[in-house]
Parts: sequence; structure tokens; C-alpha cells
Amino acid sequence: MRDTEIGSALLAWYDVHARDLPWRIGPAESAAGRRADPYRVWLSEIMLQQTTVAAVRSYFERFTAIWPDVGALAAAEDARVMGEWAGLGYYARARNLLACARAVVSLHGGQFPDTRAGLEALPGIGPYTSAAIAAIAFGRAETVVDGNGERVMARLHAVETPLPAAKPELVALAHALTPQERPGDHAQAVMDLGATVCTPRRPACGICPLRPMCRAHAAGIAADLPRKSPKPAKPVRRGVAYLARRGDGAWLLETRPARGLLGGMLGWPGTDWAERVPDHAPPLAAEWRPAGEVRHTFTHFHLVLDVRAAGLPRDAPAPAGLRFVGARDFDPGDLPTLMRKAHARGVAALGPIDAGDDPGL
DNA sequence: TAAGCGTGGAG
DNA sequence: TCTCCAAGCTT
Repeated sequence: MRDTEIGSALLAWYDVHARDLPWRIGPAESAAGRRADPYRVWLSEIMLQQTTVAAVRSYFERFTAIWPDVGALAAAEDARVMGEWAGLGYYARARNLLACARAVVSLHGGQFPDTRAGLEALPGIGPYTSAAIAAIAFGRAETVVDGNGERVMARLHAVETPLPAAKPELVALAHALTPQERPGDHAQAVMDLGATVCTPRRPACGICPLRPMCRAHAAGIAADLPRKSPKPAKPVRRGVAYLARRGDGAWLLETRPARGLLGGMLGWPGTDWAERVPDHAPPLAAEWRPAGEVRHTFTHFHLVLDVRAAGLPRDAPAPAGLRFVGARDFDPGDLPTLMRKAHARGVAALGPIDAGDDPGL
């Protein structure tokens, strides 16, 4: 009884306060039985994994402009997709995005599966994303629990167990709250509430539609939940990157191995990154000069990258495993952020093309 | 099961 | 400057 009360308060709030997002249809349309495009729901959900709405918006607009449907995306070249994803992070998502699009075309005739199990069998789609797509795009009464849902449930029910241990309990609580009617709107209502009212810091309990039913608020501990187990500190790793530019403006680049950090992305040749800079040699003989340091923080370590730059003759051959990308084809926007920072140092050190370059001229 | 995997904004 | 964090998935 309490759960249905919470559920209807949530939907009533969503009908008035739903965020207007490019991958959504409004609550009025949804209540009238319409559904959002599964392709757009899927694409947005993948982009939104561990990523803010603010960061995703422009990427979503660009992707849907270039690839309006799953068939178009499935036919795209890998490098083009990785280049468009550059800067958004967690690049395994982009690799899985393509694999998923191609699987939808080859295994499902270009239509996304309309069940949670069918969706979860696809690359890059896990428990959260499968439930979200099933509920939002197909009207299935699946329980959708993301970080917002965990936080809202922990507060509503005053769950003091720290995450991630509390996860199963929070999922059970969310399951009890999931309605048969408008499950997609319910899921999005929890997310919107978590994003705009029941926020991680300084929750706006004063305007919360669930305040009368919230046990954490009653106990005065809403802002302290959910509790989280402490995270390990980030070590520092160091490495060297080599930026070589030919007299015609072409840069020496590599495509990184498909797995691992920045996997499948364009980058500069250099050393591995370790506590101590590994013994190494430059990718080719040249007058290497120091171009400064780049500092960058990844999920689990800080990186200090020593950048070195050199100008090369126009006819310099590319070493094995590397290639020159001509000035016309090179776009720093195709690089992950770390490599973009290194590029800026290289340009600063080398100056405009032809000024400090091309010792062979 | 726990670690690996990005980035930019907020406080 | 630094820590925390945002619609998680994979191995």
C-alpha cells in the first residue's frame, strides 16, 4: 500500500517536472501509449553509462545526425565511430556500440529485441541498460536500478548498509515499487528525481514529492545516504610520448590495441605507463626536444606524461605499427582527451608548420 | 569478486 | 588543487 502511494506520487511529479531530453518522448505522449524509438533509447543509455546528461547531449545529437538508425550505424567504419566518440570516455562502450548495432542487424533483422533477456545478450548491454530499454522503449514492467535508483531507495527506506554490498537489497526495494502501468515513465521519474531533487549532495528535500514517505528524511540522515565503502587511493604512473610531425604537416600516430585503456583509439607512440618510466627508445631517430608535461587522471591512476616533439623530413618513412596522418585528415577532435592535451604541447613546441619542421628542406 | 575502464563539472 | 561523482559493463 505504501509502495503504490510512493509510485503514484512519483508519476504525478514526473508528469509536471520531467526533463525535456532529445531521446525522450514527453509524459503526456507516453501516457497516451506512444513509445520512444528503441534505437535512440539504446544509444542514449549507452552514452549515459557513468556519464552526465550535460556531456552526452552534443554527442547524441551528432551521432543521430550522422547515423539516424541502427542500420546506418552498423554500416559505419570503426575508425569513424571511435573518432566521433573521442572525448566521451570509456571507449569500450564505443567498440561494443558498433558490435551491438551489427548484431541487431545480422541477428535480429535490424530490430532491437523487445525483452530484457534478449537485450542483455547483446554487447555492452548489462542488467541496468537491458531493463531500461525494455521498460522505456517497449513498455515492459522491468525493474530499472541505476545510481539514482540506488540513492533514492537507500534514502526512502533508510538503508544504512554501504554500497556496493547494499545493491541486492536496494534492487529488491526498487522491484517492489515497479508498477505494471507506465514502467518506463516510472523508471525515468526515479532518475529525474535523483538527478534534480534527491541529489548526492545537499538533496532538495524541501521540494521532494516523496518527503512524507522518506525514512531517511524523517531520521535526518538523507544527505548521508547512501553510505559507500572507501575507495583505494590513486597511484601516480609516468610515461613518455613522442610527437613527430613531418614537413608537410603529417603527424605520426598509432591505433591503440583494441583492448585495455583507450583501446581502439588514435594516440601517440610512446612508453608504457608505470610507477617508474620504463627503459625505452624513441620510435625513430630525430632531434627530439622536450615539449613539457601533461597531467591527466584516469579512473584508477594519475598519469604524468613527458611529451617530446620532433620535426621530420617530408619523406620520412613510418616505423612498423605506426602511420603518418596527413594534415588534411588529422583532427585533434578524433583523439581521446589525454592525447589531445599532448598534441597541444607538441604544437606549442614545434610551432607552425614549416617554421621549426622539416630539417630536410 | 574485484579490478579495469574516461572525462568534465561541482564543491 | 583535490576529491567526489554521473542513466555500468566486462572479465
